Amino acid sequence: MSRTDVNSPEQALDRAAAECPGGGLSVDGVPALPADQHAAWVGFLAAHAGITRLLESGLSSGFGLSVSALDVLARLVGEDGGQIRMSDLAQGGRLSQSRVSRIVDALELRGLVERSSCPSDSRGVFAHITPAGRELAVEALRWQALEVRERFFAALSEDQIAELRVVWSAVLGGL
Amino acid sequence: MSRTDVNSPEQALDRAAAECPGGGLSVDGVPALPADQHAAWVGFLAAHAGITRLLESGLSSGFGLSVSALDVLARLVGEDGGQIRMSDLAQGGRLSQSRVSRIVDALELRGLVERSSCPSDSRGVFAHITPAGRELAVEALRWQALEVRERFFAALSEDQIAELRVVWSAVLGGL
DNA sequence: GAAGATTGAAAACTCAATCTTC
DNA sequence: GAAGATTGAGTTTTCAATCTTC
Repeated sequence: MSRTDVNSPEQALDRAAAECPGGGLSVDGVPALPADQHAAWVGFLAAHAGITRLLESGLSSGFGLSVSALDVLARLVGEDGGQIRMSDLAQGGRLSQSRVSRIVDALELRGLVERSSCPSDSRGVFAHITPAGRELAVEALRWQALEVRERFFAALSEDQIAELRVVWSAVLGGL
Repeated sequence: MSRTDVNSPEQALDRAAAECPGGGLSVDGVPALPADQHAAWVGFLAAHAGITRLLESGLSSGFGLSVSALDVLARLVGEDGGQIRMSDLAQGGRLSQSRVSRIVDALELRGLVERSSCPSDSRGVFAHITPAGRELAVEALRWQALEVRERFFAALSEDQIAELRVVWSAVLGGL
Protein backbone atom coordinates (compact mmCIF):
# COMPACT_ATOMS: atom_id res chain seq x y z
CA MET A 1 0.00 0.00 0.00
CA SER A 2 1.61 3.19 -1.13
CA ARG A 3 1.81 6.40 0.81
CA THR A 4 -0.42 8.10 -1.71
CA ASP A 5 -3.47 5.94 -1.22
CA VAL A 6 -6.43 8.09 -0.50
CA ASN A 7 -7.87 6.11 2.33
CA SER A 8 -5.10 4.58 4.36
CA PRO A 9 -5.92 4.64 8.06
CA GLU A 10 -2.76 6.49 8.97
CA GLN A 11 -3.46 9.19 6.47
CA ALA A 12 -7.02 9.53 7.60
CA LEU A 13 -5.98 10.18 11.16
CA ASP A 14 -3.05 12.39 10.24
CA ARG A 15 -5.24 14.43 7.98
CA ALA A 16 -7.81 14.74 10.72
CA ALA A 17 -5.17 15.76 13.21
CA ALA A 18 -3.60 18.28 10.84
CA GLU A 19 -6.93 19.89 10.20
CA CYS A 20 -7.77 19.74 13.88
CA PRO A 21 -11.43 19.08 13.40
CA GLY A 22 -13.25 19.57 16.61
CA GLY A 23 -11.15 22.28 18.06
CA GLY A 24 -7.50 22.24 17.27
CA LEU A 25 -6.34 22.07 20.78
CA SER A 26 -2.90 23.50 20.35
CA VAL A 27 -2.29 27.19 20.75
CA ASP A 28 0.74 29.03 19.45
CA GLY A 29 2.52 25.77 18.94
CA VAL A 30 1.98 24.80 22.54
CA PRO A 31 -0.40 21.89 22.56
CA ALA A 32 -3.08 22.42 25.11
CA LEU A 33 -3.46 18.64 25.12
CA PRO A 34 -0.59 16.17 25.24
CA ALA A 35 0.06 14.74 21.78
CA ASP A 36 -1.43 11.32 22.45
CA GLN A 37 -4.58 12.80 23.96
CA HIS A 38 -4.85 15.15 21.04
CA ALA A 39 -4.66 12.31 18.54
CA ALA A 40 -7.18 10.26 20.50
CA TRP A 41 -9.54 13.22 20.76
CA VAL A 42 -9.36 14.18 17.11
CA GLY A 43 -9.83 10.57 16.06
CA PHE A 44 -12.82 10.24 18.33
CA LEU A 45 -14.51 13.27 16.78
CA ALA A 46 -13.67 12.25 13.24
CA ALA A 47 -14.88 8.69 13.77
CA HIS A 48 -18.15 9.89 15.24
CA ALA A 49 -18.73 12.38 12.44
CA GLY A 50 -17.91 9.79 9.82
CA ILE A 51 -20.07 6.95 11.02
CA THR A 52 -22.89 9.34 11.85
CA ARG A 53 -22.95 10.82 8.37
CA LEU A 54 -22.97 7.33 6.92
CA LEU A 55 -25.86 6.13 9.04
CA GLU A 56 -27.81 9.34 8.67
CA SER A 57 -27.67 9.28 4.89
CA GLY A 58 -28.33 5.55 4.58
CA LEU A 59 -31.30 5.60 6.95
CA SER A 60 -32.72 8.63 5.25
CA SER A 61 -32.52 7.30 1.72
CA GLY A 62 -33.34 3.70 2.58
CA PHE A 63 -36.07 4.11 5.20
CA GLY A 64 -36.98 7.77 5.42
CA LEU A 65 -35.78 7.86 9.01
CA SER A 66 -33.27 9.98 10.86
CA VAL A 67 -30.97 8.38 13.39
CA SER A 68 -32.96 10.11 16.12
CA ALA A 69 -36.26 8.79 14.81
CA LEU A 70 -34.83 5.29 14.70
CA ASP A 71 -33.62 5.77 18.27
CA VAL A 72 -37.20 6.36 19.29
CA LEU A 73 -38.57 3.42 17.31
CA ALA A 74 -35.84 1.19 18.72
CA ARG A 75 -36.85 2.03 22.26
CA LEU A 76 -40.45 1.22 21.44
CA VAL A 77 -39.56 -2.08 19.77
CA GLY A 78 -37.54 -3.09 22.80
CA GLU A 79 -40.34 -2.30 25.21
CA ASP A 80 -42.78 -4.94 26.44
CA GLY A 81 -46.11 -4.15 24.88
CA GLY A 82 -44.33 -1.78 22.55
CA GLN A 83 -45.27 1.29 24.53
CA ILE A 84 -43.44 3.72 26.74
CA ARG A 85 -44.04 7.15 28.18
CA MET A 86 -42.84 10.23 26.34
CA SER A 87 -40.74 11.35 29.26
CA ASP A 88 -39.00 7.99 29.42
CA LEU A 89 -38.15 8.27 25.75
CA ALA A 90 -36.28 11.45 26.55
CA GLN A 91 -34.26 9.88 29.35
CA GLY A 92 -30.76 8.82 28.44
CA GLY A 93 -29.55 12.24 27.49
CA ARG A 94 -29.45 12.05 23.72
CA LEU A 95 -32.93 13.47 23.06
CA SER A 96 -34.63 16.45 24.67
CA GLN A 97 -38.26 16.34 25.71
CA SER A 98 -39.40 18.66 22.95
CA ARG A 99 -37.43 16.82 20.32
CA VAL A 100 -39.09 13.55 21.34
CA SER A 101 -42.44 15.26 21.08
CA ARG A 102 -41.73 16.41 17.53
CA ILE A 103 -40.20 13.14 16.40
CA VAL A 104 -43.25 11.28 17.65
CA ASP A 105 -45.43 13.83 15.82
CA ALA A 106 -43.70 12.93 12.58
CA LEU A 107 -43.77 9.18 13.20
CA GLU A 108 -47.44 9.38 14.12
CA LEU A 109 -48.23 11.17 10.86
CA ARG A 110 -46.65 8.28 9.00
CA GLY A 111 -48.62 5.75 11.00
CA LEU A 112 -45.54 4.22 12.59
CA VAL A 113 -46.42 5.23 16.15
CA GLU A 114 -49.56 6.14 18.06
CA ARG A 115 -50.18 8.10 21.22
CA SER A 116 -52.55 7.21 24.03
CA SER A 117 -53.08 8.70 27.42
CA CYS A 118 -51.70 7.08 30.52
CA PRO A 119 -54.50 5.70 32.72
CA SER A 120 -52.70 6.03 36.04
CA ASP A 121 -51.49 9.59 35.49
CA SER A 122 -53.34 11.78 33.03
CA ARG A 123 -50.37 14.05 32.64
CA GLY A 124 -48.51 11.21 30.98
CA VAL A 125 -48.70 10.13 27.36
CA PHE A 126 -47.82 6.72 26.04
CA ALA A 127 -46.24 6.27 22.66
CA HIS A 128 -46.74 2.82 21.20
CA ILE A 129 -45.47 1.36 18.01
CA THR A 130 -47.81 0.14 15.25
CA PRO A 131 -47.26 -3.05 13.25
CA ALA A 132 -46.04 -0.98 10.31
CA GLY A 133 -43.69 0.89 12.63
CA ARG A 134 -42.32 -2.32 14.05
CA GLU A 135 -41.75 -3.75 10.63
CA LEU A 136 -39.91 -0.68 9.40
CA ALA A 137 -37.93 -0.39 12.61
CA VAL A 138 -36.75 -3.99 12.45
CA GLU A 139 -35.56 -3.58 8.88
CA ALA A 140 -33.86 -0.28 9.61
CA LEU A 141 -32.20 -1.66 12.75
CA ARG A 142 -30.91 -4.66 10.84
CA TRP A 143 -29.41 -2.43 8.21
CA GLN A 144 -27.92 -0.13 10.80
CA ALA A 145 -26.40 -2.96 12.78
CA LEU A 146 -24.86 -4.42 9.65
CA GLU A 147 -23.40 -1.05 8.77
CA VAL A 148 -21.98 -0.55 12.25
CA ARG A 149 -20.44 -3.98 12.21
CA GLU A 150 -18.92 -3.64 8.78
CA ARG A 151 -17.88 -0.04 8.76
CA PHE A 152 -17.03 0.55 12.39
CA PHE A 153 -16.06 -2.68 14.12
CA ALA A 154 -14.77 -4.73 11.20
CA ALA A 155 -11.24 -3.39 11.52
CA LEU A 156 -11.06 -3.92 15.30
CA SER A 157 -9.97 -6.99 17.23
CA GLU A 158 -12.04 -8.59 19.97
CA ASP A 159 -9.61 -7.22 22.50
CA GLN A 160 -9.88 -3.73 21.17
CA ILE A 161 -13.66 -3.90 21.30
CA ALA A 162 -13.55 -5.20 24.86
CA GLU A 163 -11.18 -2.41 25.79
CA LEU A 164 -13.50 0.17 24.27
CA ARG A 165 -16.23 -0.99 26.59
CA VAL A 166 -13.97 -0.42 29.57
CA VAL A 167 -12.94 2.98 28.25
CA TRP A 168 -16.53 4.17 27.86
CA SER A 169 -17.39 3.03 31.35
CA ALA A 170 -14.57 5.15 32.69
CA VAL A 171 -15.37 8.15 30.54
CA LEU A 172 -19.08 8.08 31.32
CA GLY A 173 -18.28 7.99 34.99
CA GLY A 174 -16.73 11.44 34.64
CA LEU A 175 -19.53 13.04 32.65
CA MET B 1 -18.65 3.18 46.48
CA SER B 2 -22.06 1.66 46.85
CA ARG B 3 -24.16 0.21 44.07
CA THR B 4 -26.66 3.02 44.47
CA ASP B 5 -24.32 5.88 43.66
CA VAL B 6 -25.79 7.96 40.91
CA ASN B 7 -22.70 8.29 38.82
CA SER B 8 -20.69 5.11 39.03
CA PRO B 9 -19.12 4.28 35.69
CA GLU B 10 -20.67 0.84 35.52
CA GLN B 11 -24.12 2.22 36.13
CA ALA B 12 -23.64 4.91 33.55
CA LEU B 13 -22.85 2.39 30.85
CA ASP B 14 -25.48 -0.06 31.95
CA ARG B 15 -28.06 2.67 31.96
CA ALA B 16 -26.97 3.76 28.51
CA ALA B 17 -27.12 0.20 27.24
CA ALA B 18 -30.50 -0.45 28.79
CA GLU B 19 -31.94 2.65 27.21
CA CYS B 20 -30.19 1.78 23.97
CA PRO B 21 -29.45 5.35 23.05
CA GLY B 22 -28.37 5.56 19.48
CA GLY B 23 -30.44 2.79 18.12
CA GLY B 24 -31.05 -0.15 20.31
CA LEU B 25 -29.48 -2.65 18.07
CA SER B 26 -31.23 -5.71 19.32
CA VAL B 27 -34.48 -6.81 17.80
CA ASP B 28 -36.94 -9.18 19.47
CA GLY B 29 -34.30 -10.20 21.95
CA VAL B 30 -31.91 -11.19 19.19
CA PRO B 31 -29.04 -8.76 19.31
CA ALA B 32 -28.25 -7.50 15.84
CA LEU B 33 -24.82 -6.74 17.23
CA PRO B 34 -22.78 -9.10 19.41
CA ALA B 35 -23.03 -8.06 23.05
CA ASP B 36 -19.54 -6.62 23.29
CA GLN B 37 -19.96 -4.59 20.12
CA HIS B 38 -23.29 -3.37 21.35
CA ALA B 39 -21.81 -2.17 24.60
CA ALA B 40 -18.91 -0.51 22.82
CA TRP B 41 -21.26 1.16 20.36
CA VAL B 42 -23.69 2.44 22.95
CA GLY B 43 -20.86 3.71 25.09
CA PHE B 44 -19.32 5.48 22.14
CA LEU B 45 -22.54 7.32 21.37
CA ALA B 46 -23.22 8.18 24.99
CA ALA B 47 -19.70 9.43 25.54
CA HIS B 48 -19.85 11.62 22.47
CA ALA B 49 -23.24 13.03 23.37
CA GLY B 50 -22.12 13.71 26.92
CA ILE B 51 -18.86 15.47 26.24
CA THR B 52 -20.39 17.38 23.36
CA ARG B 53 -23.21 18.74 25.46
CA LEU B 54 -20.72 19.74 28.10
CA LEU B 55 -18.47 21.60 25.70
CA GLU B 56 -21.33 23.16 23.78
CA SER B 57 -22.94 24.61 26.85
CA GLY B 58 -19.69 25.74 28.45
CA LEU B 59 -18.42 27.43 25.29
CA SER B 60 -21.74 29.09 24.74
CA SER B 61 -22.13 30.52 28.22
CA GLY B 62 -18.46 31.30 28.74
CA PHE B 63 -17.42 32.61 25.34
CA GLY B 64 -20.53 32.97 23.19
CA LEU B 65 -19.13 30.37 20.80
CA SER B 66 -20.45 27.12 19.43
CA VAL B 67 -18.14 24.15 19.08
CA SER B 68 -18.29 24.65 15.30
CA ALA B 69 -17.37 28.31 15.56
CA LEU B 70 -14.43 27.44 17.77
CA ASP B 71 -13.39 24.82 15.22
CA VAL B 72 -13.13 27.58 12.65
CA LEU B 73 -11.25 29.93 14.96
CA ALA B 74 -8.90 27.13 15.93
CA ARG B 75 -7.99 26.50 12.33
CA LEU B 76 -7.29 30.18 11.84
CA VAL B 77 -5.17 30.42 14.98
CA GLY B 78 -3.12 27.46 13.85
CA GLU B 79 -2.51 28.91 10.41
CA ASP B 80 0.64 30.91 9.60
CA GLY B 81 -0.45 34.50 9.11
CA GLY B 82 -3.75 33.58 10.68
CA GLN B 83 -5.53 33.25 7.34
CA ILE B 84 -6.90 30.42 5.29
CA ARG B 85 -9.25 30.02 2.37
CA MET B 86 -12.93 29.34 2.98
CA SER B 87 -12.84 26.12 1.02
CA ASP B 88 -9.94 24.84 3.12
CA LEU B 89 -11.91 25.57 6.25
CA ALA B 90 -14.58 23.21 5.00
CA GLN B 91 -12.16 20.35 4.31
CA GLY B 92 -11.97 17.68 6.93
CA GLY B 93 -15.55 16.62 6.72
CA ARG B 94 -17.05 18.12 9.83
CA LEU B 95 -18.24 21.40 8.30
CA SER B 96 -20.03 21.96 5.00
CA GLN B 97 -19.11 24.83 2.74
CA SER B 98 -22.29 26.76 3.42
CA ARG B 99 -21.99 26.25 7.13
CA VAL B 100 -18.48 27.66 7.09
CA SER B 101 -19.79 30.62 5.16
CA ARG B 102 -22.44 31.32 7.76
CA ILE B 103 -20.18 30.75 10.73
CA VAL B 104 -17.67 33.19 9.29
CA ASP B 105 -20.54 35.65 8.74
CA ALA B 106 -21.33 35.52 12.42
CA LEU B 107 -17.71 35.72 13.54
CA GLU B 108 -17.13 38.65 11.21
CA LEU B 109 -20.10 40.51 12.69
CA ARG B 110 -18.48 40.17 16.09
CA GLY B 111 -15.15 41.40 14.78
CA LEU B 112 -13.38 38.12 15.46
CA VAL B 113 -12.62 37.33 11.83
CA GLU B 114 -12.28 39.31 8.60
CA ARG B 115 -12.58 38.35 4.97
CA SER B 116 -10.31 39.42 2.14
CA SER B 117 -10.08 38.35 -1.44
CA CYS B 118 -7.40 35.99 -2.60
CA PRO B 119 -4.91 37.78 -4.91
CA SER B 120 -3.89 34.76 -6.94
CA ASP B 121 -7.43 33.50 -7.59
CA SER B 122 -10.28 35.97 -7.33
CA ARG B 123 -12.78 33.21 -6.81
CA GLY B 124 -11.18 32.50 -3.49
CA VAL B 125 -11.80 34.26 -0.21
CA PHE B 126 -9.44 34.36 2.72
CA ALA B 127 -10.69 34.38 6.25
CA HIS B 128 -8.22 35.80 8.73
CA ILE B 129 -8.44 36.14 12.44
CA THR B 130 -8.36 39.51 14.19
CA PRO B 131 -6.44 40.20 17.41
CA ALA B 132 -9.71 40.08 19.33
CA GLY B 133 -10.56 36.81 17.65
CA ARG B 134 -7.20 35.32 18.49
CA GLU B 135 -7.49 36.37 22.09
CA LEU B 136 -10.95 34.87 22.48
CA ALA B 137 -9.97 31.73 20.61
CA VAL B 138 -6.95 31.13 22.80
CA GLU B 139 -8.98 31.48 25.96
CA ALA B 140 -11.75 29.27 24.66
CA LEU B 141 -9.31 26.63 23.44
CA ARG B 142 -7.56 26.60 26.79
CA TRP B 143 -10.86 26.09 28.55
CA GLN B 144 -11.93 23.40 26.13
CA ALA B 145 -8.65 21.53 26.39
CA LEU B 146 -8.85 21.61 30.16
CA GLU B 147 -12.36 20.28 30.05
CA VAL B 148 -11.44 17.49 27.65
CA ARG B 149 -8.50 16.50 29.80
CA GLU B 150 -10.42 16.53 33.05
CA ARG B 151 -13.77 15.20 31.96
CA PHE B 152 -12.80 12.84 29.18
CA PHE B 153 -9.24 11.62 29.59
CA ALA B 154 -8.75 11.92 33.34
CA ALA B 155 -10.11 8.44 34.01
CA LEU B 156 -8.03 6.75 31.30
CA SER B 157 -4.54 5.30 31.52
CA GLU B 158 -1.74 6.19 29.12
CA ASP B 159 -2.11 2.78 27.54
CA GLN B 160 -5.80 3.21 27.02
CA ILE B 161 -5.26 6.56 25.38
CA ALA B 162 -2.57 5.11 23.13
CA GLU B 163 -4.90 2.28 22.22
CA LEU B 164 -7.64 4.72 21.35
CA ARG B 165 -5.38 6.33 18.82
CA VAL B 166 -4.82 2.96 17.16
CA VAL B 167 -8.51 2.20 17.23
CA TRP B 168 -9.44 5.46 15.49
CA SER B 169 -6.84 4.88 12.82
CA ALA B 170 -8.43 1.54 12.06
CA VAL B 171 -11.98 2.83 12.17
CA LEU B 172 -11.25 5.86 9.98
CA GLY B 173 -9.66 3.58 7.44
CA GLY B 174 -13.05 1.95 6.94
CA LEU B 175 -15.08 5.11 6.63
C1' DG C 1 -45.56 24.57 43.22
C1' DA C 2 -43.49 20.59 40.56
C1' DA C 3 -43.80 17.10 36.76
C1' DG C 4 -45.25 15.68 32.01
C1' DA C 5 -45.99 17.17 27.58
C1' DT C 6 -46.59 20.40 23.94
C1' DT C 7 -45.91 24.74 21.33
C1' DG C 8 -44.00 29.26 19.29
C1' DA C 9 -40.10 31.60 18.06
C1' DA C 10 -35.39 31.64 17.19
C1' DA C 11 -31.07 29.48 15.94
C1' DA C 12 -28.43 26.04 13.49
C1' DC C 13 -27.99 23.07 9.52
C1' DT C 14 -28.60 21.15 4.89
C1' DC C 15 -29.72 21.13 0.08
C1' DA C 16 -30.10 22.91 -4.17
C1' DA C 17 -29.68 26.92 -6.86
C1' DT C 18 -26.90 30.99 -8.06
C1' DC C 19 -23.11 33.96 -9.23
C1' DT C 20 -18.39 34.77 -10.33
C1' DT C 21 -14.00 33.44 -11.91
C1' DC C 22 -11.02 30.02 -13.69
C1' DG D 1 -17.89 23.49 -17.96
C1' DA D 2 -15.74 23.09 -13.21
C1' DA D 3 -14.27 25.27 -8.78
C1' DG D 4 -14.99 28.64 -4.96
C1' DA D 5 -18.22 30.96 -2.36
C1' DT D 6 -22.67 32.68 -1.15
C1' DT D 7 -27.74 32.72 -0.74
C1' DG D 8 -32.75 31.23 -0.32
C1' DA D 9 -35.78 27.94 1.22
C1' DG D 10 -36.89 24.24 3.96
C1' DT D 11 -35.88 21.25 7.90
C1' DT D 12 -34.23 20.17 12.37
C1' DT D 13 -33.03 21.43 16.98
C1' DT D 14 -33.17 24.18 20.94
C1' DC D 15 -35.00 27.43 24.46
C1' DA D 16 -38.30 29.39 26.95
C1' DA D 17 -43.01 29.77 27.71
C1' DT D 18 -47.49 27.43 28.26
C1' DC D 19 -51.03 24.29 29.69
C1' DT D 20 -52.66 20.51 32.36
C1' DT D 21 -52.53 17.37 36.07
C1' DC D 22 -50.46 15.84 40.21
